[in-house]
Amino acid sequence: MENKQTQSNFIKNIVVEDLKTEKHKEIITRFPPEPNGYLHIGHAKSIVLNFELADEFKGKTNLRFDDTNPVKEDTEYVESIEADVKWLGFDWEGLYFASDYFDEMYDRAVLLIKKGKAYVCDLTAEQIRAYRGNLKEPGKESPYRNRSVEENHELFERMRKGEFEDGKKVLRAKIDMASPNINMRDPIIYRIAHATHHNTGDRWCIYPMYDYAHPIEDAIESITHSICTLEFEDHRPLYDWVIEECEMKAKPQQIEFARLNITNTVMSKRKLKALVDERFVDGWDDPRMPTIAGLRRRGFTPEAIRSFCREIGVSKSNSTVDAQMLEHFIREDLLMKAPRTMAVLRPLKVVITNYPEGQSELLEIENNGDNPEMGYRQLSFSREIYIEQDDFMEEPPKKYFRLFPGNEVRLKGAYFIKCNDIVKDKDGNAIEVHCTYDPQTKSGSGFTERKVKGTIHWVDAVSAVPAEFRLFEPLILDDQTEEDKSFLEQVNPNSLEILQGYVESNLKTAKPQEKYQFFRHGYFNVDTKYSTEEKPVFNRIVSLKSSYKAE
RNA sequence: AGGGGUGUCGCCAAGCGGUAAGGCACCAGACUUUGACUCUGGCAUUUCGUAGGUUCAAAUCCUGCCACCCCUGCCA
Repeated sequence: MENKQTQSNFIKNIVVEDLKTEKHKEIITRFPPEPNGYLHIGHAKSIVLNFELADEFKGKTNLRFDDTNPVKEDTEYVESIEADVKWLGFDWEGLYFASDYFDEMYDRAVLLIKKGKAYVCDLTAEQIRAYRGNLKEPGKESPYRNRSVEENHELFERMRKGEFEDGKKVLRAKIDMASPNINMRDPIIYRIAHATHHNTGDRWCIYPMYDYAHPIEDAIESITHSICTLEFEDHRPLYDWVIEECEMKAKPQQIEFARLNITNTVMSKRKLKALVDERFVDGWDDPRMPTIAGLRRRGFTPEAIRSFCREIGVSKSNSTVDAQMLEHFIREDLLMKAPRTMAVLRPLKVVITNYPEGQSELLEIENNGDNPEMGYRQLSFSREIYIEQDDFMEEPPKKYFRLFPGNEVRLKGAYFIKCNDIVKDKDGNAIEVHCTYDPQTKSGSGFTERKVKGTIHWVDAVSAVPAEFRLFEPLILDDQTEEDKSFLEQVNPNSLEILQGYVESNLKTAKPQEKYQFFRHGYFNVDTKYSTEEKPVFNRIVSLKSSYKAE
């Protein structure tokens, strides 16, 4: 069950206060991705935060594409982002593009020029960097800093008209080259880029920078609380400067929170791209990827992702959430929802020697023992079945409750069987186990004369459907201590294990994205990419917890 | 001449001067036709990075130190 309650956090406290003091009548938030890649679980944290915060206080949330840099962006990404946000279960109030506001941004830039708050600078990129100073020393003023309003206005207009090549001129805010905050040292607010924009085509050849564009976008949409990540804290004075100097009517407040980090995974777009490009994974939607598309293909549900995002909380401290937290929420969500069926991943044949040859019977078994509403299904049982290799040991350790010579176990939903004989190959490995069954122990018969310690799962050998199982381990072995360049060396070479086994005949028609619990194994999802009519492919979403310790 | 942040249980995280919530993980036991689930109990009381100070009372206020993160793109 999804718990929609969110705990207290500092942003919610701000909202509560702002509503109480009537600073705002209604709160409006936004989720503003740049359409230059796929969304991942870190974005989900932001999405859940923004949408649910507004929703809790009867406010609104916009989806806005922050598309101010045409060379990086593409409509392919706007489509996938829209789809992912919807899939996560959210409806936006308005769907906007930063590029919808290019005219107004241009006009506001002209206003800055007229106020003497912006100027056209001819310094090269290298010169600007040199003039900017560094962390310890103040910058130097550009020789172009004191051009007249008229000249600035004319040059900016000519920039817009396309009279200059990329990089020849920029528009800068005139603030303070000696500011201890480097973002305030006359930041560039417009650059020239003769590039085709996914939304505005070739209408513009100058594009606003994030620091200038974002506050204007927020103000135009009357965003009350503009939530972003920690690295923008230093930009807040500039954000406020733009709101003020551009004379925006609305005064949105920027609030920063910590990004999501998860153990044994990487979240940066650059690293995820490297995993795709270097073929460590089979695409952005590989089930091992932390992308929304990857999690979806793995079998995670929107409910589980939302619960996870709520439960990890929101704060300003850099933290790394244990991946087990995510696993917990998908187990919790699927517990009552997923039908519980049987699959044998590493088959070992069992012959029930006292069961008549050629005979078979149908057993009735519940689909989810904890959720009677899910009903029953028929399962065929016959003389030969497959069990898990792990469920048989010739010489078992202490406290091994499964099958071993002389021991009796229950076959889930069927009978007690007792191991009498082992057929081995020439290396001495068991390749077949011979058992006898006791007809009076049939499941549901009410038989109570003997108890058995273990119940194991199985599939009927004649009707079982061959299936492929894909088991995943974390993509990244250790959480990086060293910097970036060595991260590909930390990729887990064994993050994918492919097994060929069997599922019960009922799963012959399993459809992509259907989720099942395989008895005693875990939760699995039918893969959208590799499953075929003949052979289903199951991705293991997460294993079941286990308190069994060998030996 | 630097600036901006953060430090509360193994991992997240509440707490906003009145005497340390919750979740994950873990441990013990009960139950069990999943070694699952569920249930019960245990998991910060010389304790909130640290050293002082203020106060009847401090994780909360003040001061100093320490550690870690972010900032020198015509990216966002």
